[in-house]
Amino acid sequence: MNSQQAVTLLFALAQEARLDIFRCLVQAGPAGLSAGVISQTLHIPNSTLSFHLKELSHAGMISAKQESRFIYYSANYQSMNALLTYLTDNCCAGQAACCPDMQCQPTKENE
Amino acid sequence: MNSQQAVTLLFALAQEARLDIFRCLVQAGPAGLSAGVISQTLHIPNSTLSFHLKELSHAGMISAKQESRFIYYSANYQSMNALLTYLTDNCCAGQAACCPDMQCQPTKENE
DNA sequence: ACTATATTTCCATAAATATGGAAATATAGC
DNA sequence: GCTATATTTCCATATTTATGGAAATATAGT
Repeated sequence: MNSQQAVTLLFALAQEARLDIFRCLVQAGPAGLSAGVISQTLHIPNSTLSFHLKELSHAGMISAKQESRFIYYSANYQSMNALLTYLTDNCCAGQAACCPDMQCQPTKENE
Repeated sequence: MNSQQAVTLLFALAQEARLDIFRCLVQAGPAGLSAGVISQTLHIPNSTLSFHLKELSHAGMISAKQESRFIYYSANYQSMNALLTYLTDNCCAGQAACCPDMQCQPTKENE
């Protein structure tokens, strides 16, 4: 994970519709949701939704899985964790005192 | 912290120059850096830097403190932690199993 | 092949962001 | 007040991003 990759992920989430979509998928769990369901849930027109899904997908924040006529989108937890790890790793230049309110302790390596 | 606030913070970081600036400040610590030093370090013209500093500042990711002729900018760790907390709080809808690689355990409330 | 449904692409347009030189505005020392 | 330095604002321009209707494409059941 470098600065550019982080920007890509941050940018993907830095838009109301996309953050809503992503959180929707996060809550839906690994099974994901079809584009149609997302469209109905968030009241986003198909073309607009498709645009944002592509953005999220291209950034690697979500994954798509075709199943019959439906395409199920699901959150890419790994990317999210990598982003958190990246931001956290560089937090306070390693001085824990700067981050009194949060202690992130990865249980596994996630490079 | 709501969706809009999160978008504001994410957007502030979702730009190469701004992410670089922010990380620069994070590593510099609470004392911060003057605009001139940042400009020289990252090779960003004054006007461009000023634009990005304003963006970061307006979003609440950094703080400014005038000291004689210099203005020292420093990272706002609280905002960063709040953002991480927000993203983490809603991760996997509370099911830890979705986030095997990261366990964020805030030691204090940070609402 | 035909039909129905799901999703994406096309396209034009609108809106927001980014850039950096030049001028303006602080601030402080003399 | 003058000068030097630090930083910001102004401004025009370039670039990117967002929007959604209509048409195109894909998939599956009959």
